[in-house]
Amino acid sequence: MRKRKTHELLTEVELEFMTLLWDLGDASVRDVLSKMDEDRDLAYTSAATILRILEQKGFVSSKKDGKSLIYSAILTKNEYQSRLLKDVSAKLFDNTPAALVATLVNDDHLTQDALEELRVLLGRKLGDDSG
Amino acid sequence: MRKRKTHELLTEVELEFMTLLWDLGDASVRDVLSKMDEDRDLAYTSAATILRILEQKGFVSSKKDGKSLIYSAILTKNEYQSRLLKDVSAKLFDNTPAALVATLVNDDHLTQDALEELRVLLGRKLGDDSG
DNA sequence: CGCCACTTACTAGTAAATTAATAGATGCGT
DNA sequence: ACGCATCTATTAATTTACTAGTAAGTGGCG
Repeated sequence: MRKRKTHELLTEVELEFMTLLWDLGDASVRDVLSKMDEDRDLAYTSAATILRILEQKGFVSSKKDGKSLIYSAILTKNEYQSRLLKDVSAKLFDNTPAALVATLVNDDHLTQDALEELRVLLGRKLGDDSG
Repeated sequence: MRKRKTHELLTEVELEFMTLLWDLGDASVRDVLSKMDEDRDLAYTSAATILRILEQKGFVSSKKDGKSLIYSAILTKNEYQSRLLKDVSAKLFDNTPAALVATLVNDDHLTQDALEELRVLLGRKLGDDSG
């Protein structure tokens, strides 16, 4: 028996849709489809199904507007970013976020400017944090 | 038609096994099973299947030793950490790793000590990076 | 050599994810 | 009010992930 899925993380396609919703704010199925890349070519009913599933899982809510449903995200992008990083940190970095950042900065993914930006950010955090 | 999976990222169970392999170094099916939690209770043949799949996907290699196969990781933990962070950064942080770190430090997941540690890390990186 | 415990290879079954078709409901324009 | 375009809901098909059973192979030891 597989263990029951908890639906705390988004699947690939769910993330795709949430990203569009985060940008759009309130949006109908049609709105979301319109915002997709030309080459995505997803059937209307498929998009509708994904959004309904997102609602079942509690990630979005909907309200009726005329004939159609208007969806909006319940889970904010920032909440989900935190949630995912927490998961990544736990699964791959021994629950040590500092190790995660270390991997990032030791990779070539960060420009000099980005590093400076981070130092500023850290300085601010270390400065005003009273704890 | 779904787009073909590229197998660049590990699935849940694959990551579980790779984590054990990264710790163990070379290991047989039996070795990996032994290192699992008591309550995991996975059949021997299941473990063998997972390892064979990991080999098919190119994440590990194997060599015969007597009757059994000894597996070892081809993909290093650090390589995979980088790969995953790159993916997360692309999918959720607009390819801006600094934004990722910002989310991390603005969360309450980091202790004061961890923040200090990061500052040191950044300082070193900003200091000795000749580029 | 021959047994046999153990190993790998193959097959299969269940669940979740993704996509879309079909069917049923409904609002808007005339 | 009626028709029809459009929407939602249900169902289904396909793929991947995960788990494990069965079968077939092999090495070591008496």
